[in-house]
Amino acid sequence: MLDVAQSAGVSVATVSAVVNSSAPVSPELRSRIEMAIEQIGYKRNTIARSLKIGTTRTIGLIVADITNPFFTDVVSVIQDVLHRAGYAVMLCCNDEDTRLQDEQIDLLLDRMVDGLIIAPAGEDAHLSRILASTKTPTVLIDRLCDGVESDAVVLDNRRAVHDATAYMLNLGHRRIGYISGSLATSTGRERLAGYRAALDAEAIVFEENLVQIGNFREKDAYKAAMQLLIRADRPTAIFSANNLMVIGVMKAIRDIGLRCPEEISVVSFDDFPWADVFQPHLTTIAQPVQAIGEQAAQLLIDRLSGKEVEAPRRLMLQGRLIIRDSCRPVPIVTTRTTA
Amino acid sequence: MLDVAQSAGVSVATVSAVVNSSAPVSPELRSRIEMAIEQIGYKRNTIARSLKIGTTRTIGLIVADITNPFFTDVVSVIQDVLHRAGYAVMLCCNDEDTRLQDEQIDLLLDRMVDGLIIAPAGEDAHLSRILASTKTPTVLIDRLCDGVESDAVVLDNRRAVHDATAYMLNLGHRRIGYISGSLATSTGRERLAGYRAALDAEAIVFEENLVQIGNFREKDAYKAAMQLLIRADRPTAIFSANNLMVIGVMKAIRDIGLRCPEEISVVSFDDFPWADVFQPHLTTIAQPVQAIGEQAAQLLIDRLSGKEVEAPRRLMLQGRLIIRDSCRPVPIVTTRTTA
DNA sequence: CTGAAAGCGCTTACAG
DNA sequence: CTGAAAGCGCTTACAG
Repeated sequence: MLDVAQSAGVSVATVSAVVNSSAPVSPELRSRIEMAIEQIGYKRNTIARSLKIGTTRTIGLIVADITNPFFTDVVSVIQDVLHRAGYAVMLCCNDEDTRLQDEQIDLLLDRMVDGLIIAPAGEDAHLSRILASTKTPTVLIDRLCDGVESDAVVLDNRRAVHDATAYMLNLGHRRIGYISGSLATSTGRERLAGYRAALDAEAIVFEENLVQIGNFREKDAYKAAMQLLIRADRPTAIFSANNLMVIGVMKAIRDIGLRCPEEISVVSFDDFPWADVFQPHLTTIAQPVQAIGEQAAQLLIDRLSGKEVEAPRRLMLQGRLIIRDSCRPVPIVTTRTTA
Repeated sequence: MLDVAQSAGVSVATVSAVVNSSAPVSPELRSRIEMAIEQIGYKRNTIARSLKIGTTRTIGLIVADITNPFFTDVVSVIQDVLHRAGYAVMLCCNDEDTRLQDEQIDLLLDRMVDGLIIAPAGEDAHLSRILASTKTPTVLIDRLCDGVESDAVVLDNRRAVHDATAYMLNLGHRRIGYISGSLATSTGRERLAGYRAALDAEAIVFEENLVQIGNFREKDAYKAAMQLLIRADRPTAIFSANNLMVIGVMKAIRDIGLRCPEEISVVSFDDFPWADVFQPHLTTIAQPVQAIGEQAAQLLIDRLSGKEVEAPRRLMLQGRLIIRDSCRPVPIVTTRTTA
């Protein structure tokens, strides 16, 4: 900038004024400066600017697993609306590792991001501590976190799974295996609660050993599903609490030599773009990814633009059961409730 | 930092020395300072530091489409090794929009990233101009770009598609539809070249109207596949030049009412994690995503650590044909070459 | 081993 | 409308 100023024979203050259109500058000076900028190839140093004005127009985005299509879609939307609003985004993923996650938050805060959007990896004492000790606006997505009092947009997980389970029960399934995500996450707990509630509503006793805890990842889910499938009294249907795990479930079904949906039914949380093109066409609970991303970004933008928002705002969106072909009525109906 | 210095009764220079372990400090002062830091909750301002030392330890990563599982996997690996090396990464995606891409490069350069990793969206005059005018180390992944002289790691696309096409020919297919990616990308051109070369090798005449240009996206691929399928002399097999497009292809096949692989065969570029769990099990060309990500990151780290690397380095990795079940011998063999 | 001081590149009152 | 000057929070020779 100094170079530009000297080359144009003005002060840096004036150059700054034209670069930022922050003060009126006479046309002749302006054009002289613009030429100098052009000729020198000057680019404003955003770092210096940030130091001075105390804002970076950058926001940090942390998701547990960028390999998960659900997160990917949400990230894509968030990045899009934030970019449109003039923010850059720094993305971090941590493979559900809470220690890594803490590091990433530190790193982002160090770099003075203006705001944070986090899909937290598991329950973490640190998380709430770190977040409590910063005044950087934060919005949580997908999962809530005990002790973290911030804006958030999440799904009504309990209701969504309740509906899906009710649908399965309605097809005559009584023994429904449940592959759960980590119970250290709010989504893990809420989804399981939805399953139990649906069972309760039909007065079906909850069998502890029909639920297996996975970790939202394919591999654990494979093992978990195997546990269910090798039993003599195996379930007639399996519910998978997310999209990655259902892959493991399907692999287990294949390896056991069962056919889906003829011999065993499957329903999964999270929709895939290709769910209705390969066989079996998966019956899933679709999340409104577009809305989740947009609203999370908007919540943050509101905070940053200094709108008067005091209390943390919690947005809860509804999932949608998409019925396709992977869940069929039980082959032989043995009992039938009055419902 | 000033606060800490005052609280500990020392100068900021000394505080800086202990924070960075950049100079010897007497034990007593050190501990006094550390206590002050702890008590005040001081965090070093990385922005100010960057301004002074001229490096941000942040690298910019730009990919055309973060919704594409291939890019996602690569991004995940890159982020991982870069993080381990002490770098943060700023991720941008642009939906194959070259104008947006230019903006993103500017934005990243403005923020003084130390390096750039780019999977370029299409051929772009700007790109080479921008990249030529900066001395920020850059490595290209997946796609090359005319006029851009930088490190790069790409796949041997021509060979990979050649092999896959040869495999199809070997099963008796003579009319192989080809759904191409944009020919404005090196991957689009190279993959098509592989197809033609394989045809040539078997002395099969190349039929212009068997290749339809998609845009690496599902939607265009659907239409493109439809063009092929509604014809009286439709191909017995279709090759899709990437993972997103094959979804469109499969949808078209489904909507036309054809069964794959019984009535029509399909082979696709890029493997899916779930390719062998749903039906039909897709025969694909798998890219070594892990290696691509690691090597791209390493190339950049080498540059940044000031190793003596002069000429741009080009790494070319090999794909691998994974034979599953979506491509079968042609039902009725009408002709047979001597090969 | 410790501190005073300059300077990284910008912005912003404040004079003129 | 324009410029001189202070200052954002740090680092780094340079004295002492």
